[in-house]
Amino acid sequence: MTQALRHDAMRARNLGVVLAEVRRSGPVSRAALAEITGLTKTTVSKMVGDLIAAGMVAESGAVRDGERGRPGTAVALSGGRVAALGLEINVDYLSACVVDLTLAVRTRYAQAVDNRMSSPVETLSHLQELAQKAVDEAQAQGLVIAGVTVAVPGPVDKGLVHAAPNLGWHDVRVPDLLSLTVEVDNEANLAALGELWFGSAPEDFLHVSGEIGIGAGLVVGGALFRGASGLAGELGHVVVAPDGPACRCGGRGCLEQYAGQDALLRAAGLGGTAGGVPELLERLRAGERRPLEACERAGRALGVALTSAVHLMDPGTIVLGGVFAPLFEWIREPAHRTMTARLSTMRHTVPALTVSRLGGDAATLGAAGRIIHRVIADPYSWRRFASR
Amino acid sequence: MTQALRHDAMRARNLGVVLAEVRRSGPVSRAALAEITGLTKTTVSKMVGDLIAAGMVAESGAVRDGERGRPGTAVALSGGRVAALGLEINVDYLSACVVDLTLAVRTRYAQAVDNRMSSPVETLSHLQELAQKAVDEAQAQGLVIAGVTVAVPGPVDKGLVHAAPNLGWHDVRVPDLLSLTVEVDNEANLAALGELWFGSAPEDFLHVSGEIGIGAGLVVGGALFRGASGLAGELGHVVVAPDGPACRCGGRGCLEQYAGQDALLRAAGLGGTAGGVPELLERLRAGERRPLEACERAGRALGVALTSAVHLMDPGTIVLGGVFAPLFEWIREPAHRTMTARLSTMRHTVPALTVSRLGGDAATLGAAGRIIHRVIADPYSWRRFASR
DNA sequence: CCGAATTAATCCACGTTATGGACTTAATAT
DNA sequence: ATATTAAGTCCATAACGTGGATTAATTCGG
Repeated sequence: MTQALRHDAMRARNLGVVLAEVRRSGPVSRAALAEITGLTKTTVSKMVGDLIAAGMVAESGAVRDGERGRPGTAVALSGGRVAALGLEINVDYLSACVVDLTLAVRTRYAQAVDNRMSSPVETLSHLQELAQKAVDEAQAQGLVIAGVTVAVPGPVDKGLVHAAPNLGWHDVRVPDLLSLTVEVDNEANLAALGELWFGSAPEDFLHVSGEIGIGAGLVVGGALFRGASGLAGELGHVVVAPDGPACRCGGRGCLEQYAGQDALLRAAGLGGTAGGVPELLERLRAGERRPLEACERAGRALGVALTSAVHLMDPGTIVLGGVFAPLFEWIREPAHRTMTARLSTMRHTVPALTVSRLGGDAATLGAAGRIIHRVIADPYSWRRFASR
Repeated sequence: MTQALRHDAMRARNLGVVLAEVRRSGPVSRAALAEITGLTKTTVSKMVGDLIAAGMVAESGAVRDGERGRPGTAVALSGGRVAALGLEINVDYLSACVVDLTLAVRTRYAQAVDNRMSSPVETLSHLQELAQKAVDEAQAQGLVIAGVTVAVPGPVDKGLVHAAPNLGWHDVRVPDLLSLTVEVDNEANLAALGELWFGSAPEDFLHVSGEIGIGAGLVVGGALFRGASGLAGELGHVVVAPDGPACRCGGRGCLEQYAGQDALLRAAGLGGTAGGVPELLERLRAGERRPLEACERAGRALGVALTSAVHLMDPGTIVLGGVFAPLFEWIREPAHRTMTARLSTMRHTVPALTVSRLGGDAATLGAAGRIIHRVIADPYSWRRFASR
């Protein structure tokens, strides 16, 4: 149900509108903010005052535009006070990063650990250490952490990780095992948001994160689409061929069986070897036939699955991340060719296929960015905002 | 950008919250409304007064609950004043219906016309006549039409129908050809909304409308998902078999080639005949082998496409409408079997497959319902609201 | 049958918030 | 120097919701 609004909610929302506009328009004068938001100069002035007191924005010198009339004093986001901590648990690494209000990365730690070998308790105690180091460093920089999000590779429902098959987790309550107040979300979702806020993605796109499994996060109008129960985006199990090879999901011919990391390495003749993706890349650069054919085949399958995804979800753009990022050069063409052949009659424009610039950091950044974006949209949500 | 809120917007929103709650909770006392919405009794009383003056709600006698204390006077939606007109253009018929604020259908006209034979101008002039009859009748009942929506079988962008292949339309500006202020939307989208408001569908579902083509509308949290450019839901062209029969969309093995009306009739051995779906039904009831096999095959293909849809969009339930409604008995089992086999390992629950109760009326009802729902959510949006 | 208790609805003084015009300040143009 | 222009602040006002007091209409208990 839509909530009733009282005066305080109106104020909170307008404050968020002003802060969001400060972020969007870089250094701006109060007068310009009033013009853009439709609020009066008086209101904007009061709000900017509060935001300065809260350390969220700062005056950044005069706007000398050469026009006549009194020059405005520009205000801009201040990264000096408010920050957020993003954490990520993945199959073979843990990472943490602190991001300030301007989305600048202040601290970043990553640690390679094989988390399949250890229990959730052990893994989370490792993560706790990493988080503590990051928090200490942030505090040394004078930052206050407004919130913490943990990214995990599997579907999440209110902090409960029901099953993360690649980690071997079942029914793990992440917040209960950390001595920090954290929120938990799915890695693929957060990677999509990371791409939105830190990458070069537009307002509408589908972010495909190819790892062992293949997940996808759809962003429409700057908001993540989660589906009815938060399980949307399982691109890896979209049907490519109904009678194809059996998949661990119980189906047949899922995309994962053609373009998942394991299937790809096997098709390239690197199934048993330990070289993994780096070796595959070497052999592709060397022009070996089998790896090239494997990528061609994976690209075509990806194109088929993406065709279905485009028909159903209509994303504006498609961003390939995870292992598809280094393989982009070899996968793009067959995938795009397949999509064009199947989509161009029905649509003016076939969604562009681009590559993520963020690589493996996307989810960690998205985890921290989520907190920052909430604080910007609703500054009062940060409990340490100036007592009123 | 999120809009700044002024006092009038706060009032508009709260008024909508109250009106929506009146709708949701049937006859309620003002005191109960205050409790539910979180607003004070004072505020609610003033708003209910305004809504009564506008003819949107009416007192419906005392609430005699047997408890002690003064009994409340219940208020409920009043269908006597505000209404909306829904229009639909389809391949072989036109229809119009007037729906009042309580979502009761006041007037309904349908006319069988083969619109493939006539130009957009002719078709729309027919529609205009039908609409006029409906408006006249509504006015005779004392109703005021708050808005009009036209449903068309094809993607729509701000009133412009770029291409409706089944009608033979290209770049038709529907509002320019009618002497009414109308909004235009896609038939599959409106059918999904019709199912939401007039059918028995829950808050989250995917509505599949099988006609010549196969469209789908996804509703999540009571809101329609449209994708980046409003083209989401093209279930008919989801890939079922990458090397299957060629489709008019340029692809191969699209769902439409297995479960579209034409493909289905052809597979049942009724390709050239004029009997259509009614004859197919007869033969199915008679237990003829070829039609039964055709449905089995179509159901399996539908199951494959829906599997992809569930993985990507995660709908809570799936509602089959259009020609799939009469065929439900024969299609449900193979479709459900296919989905269960492919989905049950990954999810606790496989979305239920249900049938629409609305049949062909869904889009017309959705078109009218859209206006009503907007008026309820924001009563001021109806320009004839009591001048303040 | 009557007063006490209880709940509904309204009334009124007040607090919060945004508004809009007047005022002050700081620059450019003449 | 003086006029003009625009930024930012000040102040009285209007819109709206709040919360306590008041009035109204019941049931309960004796």
